[in-house]
Amino acid sequence: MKLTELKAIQLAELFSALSDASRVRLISLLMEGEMSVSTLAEELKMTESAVSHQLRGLRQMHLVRARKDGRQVFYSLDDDHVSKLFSMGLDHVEHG
Amino acid sequence: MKLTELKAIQLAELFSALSDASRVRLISLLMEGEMSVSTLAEELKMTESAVSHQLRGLRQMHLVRARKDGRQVFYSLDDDHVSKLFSMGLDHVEHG
DNA sequence: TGAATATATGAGCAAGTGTTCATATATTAC
DNA sequence: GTAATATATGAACACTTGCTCATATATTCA
Repeated sequence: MKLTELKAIQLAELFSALSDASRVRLISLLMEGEMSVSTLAEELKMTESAVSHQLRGLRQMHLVRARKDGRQVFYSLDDDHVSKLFSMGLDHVEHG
Repeated sequence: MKLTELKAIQLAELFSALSDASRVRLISLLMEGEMSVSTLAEELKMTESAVSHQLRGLRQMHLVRARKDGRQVFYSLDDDHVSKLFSMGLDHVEHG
């Protein structure tokens, strides 16, 4: 296996993206399609600020993508690996 | 998708297991086979205490299993979902 | 232009995490 | 029995994280 320290860190960072319930629900919503910050905030019952902060992190990891339309910003998943990880994790939680 | 809050939390907890570089390297080692705490500590250049603390968490999540032999305790993966998640994550990191 | 709306950002803080260090427990050897 | 070894555990502490609140930026509309 011989995992370098760098890759261990990168792996940990990737899994950190899904290591918080708010982000898990956020990504779960984005799996249905792109969504604006305010819609996400409403669905998740979080403030728009909190959602925006989380999206920033996910954006920096290139896990979500932003599309600006007028004064709204629509986010979508920028990576199908993440939805695959998500689905596999969900499978484990449900029938593990 | 309709993710309940409970499942979001459980998913987040699962991914949290891999959200730290030490644990990632620990699990990576255990993918090669069972290993004692002291061997793990030596390989990872961590104290045995730190390794033991981490293993405790993984044990509580049923991700690793302990087998006692004399005064040594050998740990192994207790869940193939985790190695699958690991491999998928590594794939993303390497050719994402 | 100025007001209203949508999102982003920075500071601050409470809660959580991963480590170290000291100590406890369990097993083996003498 | 005592000493030595392997692991586990609890407390303490530095560091990180995710939030709120205030403020900034960008866009639309009057």
